[in-house]
Amino acid sequence: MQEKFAKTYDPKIVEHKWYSVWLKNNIFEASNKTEKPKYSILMPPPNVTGILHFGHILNQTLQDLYIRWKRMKGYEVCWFPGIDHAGIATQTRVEAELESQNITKYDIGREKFIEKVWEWKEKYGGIILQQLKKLGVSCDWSRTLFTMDESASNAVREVFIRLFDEGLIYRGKRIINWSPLSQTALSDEEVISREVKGKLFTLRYYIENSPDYICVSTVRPETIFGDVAVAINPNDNRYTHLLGKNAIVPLVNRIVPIIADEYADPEFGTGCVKITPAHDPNDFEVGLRHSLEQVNTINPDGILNELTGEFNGIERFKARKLIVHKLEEANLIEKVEDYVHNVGFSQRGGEPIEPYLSVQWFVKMKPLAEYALELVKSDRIQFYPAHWVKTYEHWLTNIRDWCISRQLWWGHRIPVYYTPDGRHIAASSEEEALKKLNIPPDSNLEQDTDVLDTWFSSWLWPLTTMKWLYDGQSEETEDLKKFLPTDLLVTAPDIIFFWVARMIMATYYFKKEIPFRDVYLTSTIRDGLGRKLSKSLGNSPDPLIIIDKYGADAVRFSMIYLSPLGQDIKMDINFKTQDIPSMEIGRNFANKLWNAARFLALKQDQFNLYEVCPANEELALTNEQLTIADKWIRSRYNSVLKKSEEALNNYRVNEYSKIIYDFVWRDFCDWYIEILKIQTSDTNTIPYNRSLIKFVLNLFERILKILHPIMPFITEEIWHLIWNKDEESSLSISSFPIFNDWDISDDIEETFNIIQMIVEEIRSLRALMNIPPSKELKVFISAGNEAIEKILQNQHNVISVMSKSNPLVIGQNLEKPEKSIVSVIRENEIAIELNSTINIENEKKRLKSEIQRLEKNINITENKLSNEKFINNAPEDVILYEKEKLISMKNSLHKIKSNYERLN
RNA sequence: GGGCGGAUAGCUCAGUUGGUCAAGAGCGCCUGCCUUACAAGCAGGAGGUCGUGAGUUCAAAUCUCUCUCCGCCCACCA
Repeated sequence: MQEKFAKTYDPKIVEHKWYSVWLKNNIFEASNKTEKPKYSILMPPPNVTGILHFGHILNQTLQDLYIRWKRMKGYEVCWFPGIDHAGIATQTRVEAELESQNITKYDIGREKFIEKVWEWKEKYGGIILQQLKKLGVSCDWSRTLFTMDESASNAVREVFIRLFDEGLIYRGKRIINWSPLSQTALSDEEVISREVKGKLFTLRYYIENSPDYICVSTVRPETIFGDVAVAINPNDNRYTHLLGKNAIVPLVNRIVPIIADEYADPEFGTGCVKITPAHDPNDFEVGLRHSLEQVNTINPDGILNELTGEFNGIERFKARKLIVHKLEEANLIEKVEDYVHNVGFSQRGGEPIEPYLSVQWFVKMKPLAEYALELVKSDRIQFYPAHWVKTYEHWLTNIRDWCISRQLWWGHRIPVYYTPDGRHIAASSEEEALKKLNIPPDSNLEQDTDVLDTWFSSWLWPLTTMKWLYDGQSEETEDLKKFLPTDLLVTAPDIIFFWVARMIMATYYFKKEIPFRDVYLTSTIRDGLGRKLSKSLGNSPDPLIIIDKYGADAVRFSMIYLSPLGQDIKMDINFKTQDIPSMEIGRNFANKLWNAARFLALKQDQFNLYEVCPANEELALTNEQLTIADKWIRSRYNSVLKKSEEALNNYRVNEYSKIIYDFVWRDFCDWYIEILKIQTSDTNTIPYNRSLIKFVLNLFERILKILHPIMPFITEEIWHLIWNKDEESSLSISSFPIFNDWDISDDIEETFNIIQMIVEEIRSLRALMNIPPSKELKVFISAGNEAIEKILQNQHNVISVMSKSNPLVIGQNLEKPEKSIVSVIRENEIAIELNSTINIENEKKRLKSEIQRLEKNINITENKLSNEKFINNAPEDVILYEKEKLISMKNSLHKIKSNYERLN
């Protein structure tokens, strides 16, 4: 035994060993052919550029917890893993690598560049999936999908074509969010707005042929070169006389009309607003209403163009300063105020977005949003926690069209072909395009150069993982039939819009099916100061180091233990040492479990039960042979099992971990194992002892099973060590225990509680009197009634050993020794004989406070019970409980009082 | 401007439909222990007017409203 069970659990070797064994035995692979009911989860595909961070740890552990639990419950379980090609992130990465060799992507051209990206992907991409294995995730690796795989690409292309043909995808010239850094369009969701302290400049626009001027406010004076009008509100009497006249744009000296438009708010600023259709979404709308020219004065890289005269070639923010200076010189600035306003930033590049006028592809969202809204409102898809539904609804009811084209090279190329005469069509290939357009096969077509937004492949994830349209046409696959809809999606709330909502749309639109039933929105993990973990802040510990230090089981357990549904997690992290104290919860617990196993293995050796104890053997003892302690632990075990499954069913994972943690540590280890030592120490009852150990081993195996989904490695290791299992067997594919309701007994638990309270009281009194723990004491327990007396007698040995009471006298109305201290627990009187003299005053004080406590509570309870309304309204069991409590408290009070009087 | 979440022991937080909650855990702190698995442990202990004010109820940490303070999300006012 000794060599098998080290004194301290060391996870490193164990975890590595078991993961390879599991892989070797293919226990994670799912079949779409079985009759078994299925349980499926789609892994949110991490970016191909990604490395493991703590968000993944929580997210993946949650999924694995459910996957393993359901697998043990007999479902055909399939967890679909994959990786996302992550357009911008990956392209940026590879560009940077080329740049270090002084090569730009233009030097090598599109085709060659894409080759380079694939090379990079093969070499460095998807590291994260390897890292995930350290956590023990049990996904079906044979089904791993990369969003750029051929099967997925075929589906993406086909979806584009269908939506195009149905008019849900269109091309349009619009103001979109432009990232000057990545030089591509972005969707609204990829822009985060932040408050920025800036300046509000009020500029003078002179009226043509007049010495008068009007004042116009702007935060972006560098855009004046694109001004094509000045707008006033049609009802603003201050300015209506100017309608029909022209204004002169400062510096440019362009003559522009003064127009009337509701957009100008008389309450804001001067009431006059400059109109720059090419550089502001609102102005763009105004421009359309008034048929104004769109003058683009900024290049895609954020540098001012030739239309800005002397500022040509200057970067936008630098130009702003210079232009302000110039305006000042020309005395064209009325005033400058400090101004706080919102600016959009690129989610990925971090630089301020430029509203940019360009031709892009869009998806019409309204028709799709209607389904998506209804499916969640009607509870066909449920969110946990439910409050996210509001956020979801708000987004969908105010949805705008989705800009899906990206001016990148890495991604799914837009399957649209253009004829020289300006027509275009969506098709899966050039040949098909020619056919569709019905033009001669030798015509020259050009494919659109843009690629699709990464999320345009992600929103098909529920379908592409199951190989829908893998060849561009197959609507049905075995996986789709078996595993769609999936049962659970675990993801971070910040991608509800990006991903969750869109998957619901696509899956329902193309398959008339929901992608998943339940959506679990994970907690955000923060550092000790409440900041989000992020690379740039440097407050993100490396999960692999943490796993190495504490063990995967420990990290899994701790994370689950710390994550209440819908609440953020604050983790104290020591960045110097990479210590996370809260991980000790799991590590210590694993060690506790290990040592309990170690002890049981010892007993197994002692009674030579190693070979003769098949784990599944039925209960080894009859009901009559079981002591109250045995029945108590059995009752506790069953109610713990019942409660933990209830918790899991309601996605209260922290509750599940807490329930079982308390049970294993407090009930099983602190009490039951200690009692077991006592019960099996009698060498005259070997056969009974053997049976009892069998009983406990049987119970322990079930405990391991309940813990397996959250701590797969250590439970597997212990299970194999104790029962000498061969490598092909695994807890992962054993059956999850089923609770026995009839073994749950409140009566037994309450009665056993009294024994616990008595033991604790004796220990407490001992400490109070400064009696060394090693010293045995003479103790008298006068039971409150015959039934209790019988049980206490029965547990005489247990009480005696656990409280170091020897001799221990149990009876009713026992004579108390002259020198003793007394306490009453639920009508049971405990008297400890002392050799030394007793400090009478201290004793009186102690008893007095107990008397006062009881009197106060008796008073409260009496008031309650004499309240007619309480008697009439409260449920019967509550009343009964109060009545019994009152009697018990009164009896206890009586006894304490008489002891108090004895001291006088 | 709209929406959402939070405020419970020194710290981090549990507390399900109001009544077995006369409020719990872990860490930290104090006292004592290497008790035939575990010092990553064992036993005992100190520590809380459950953010404020009101209301509903026989009964409120739990439900309603007010206020205060934190955090997040959404929104085109130059």
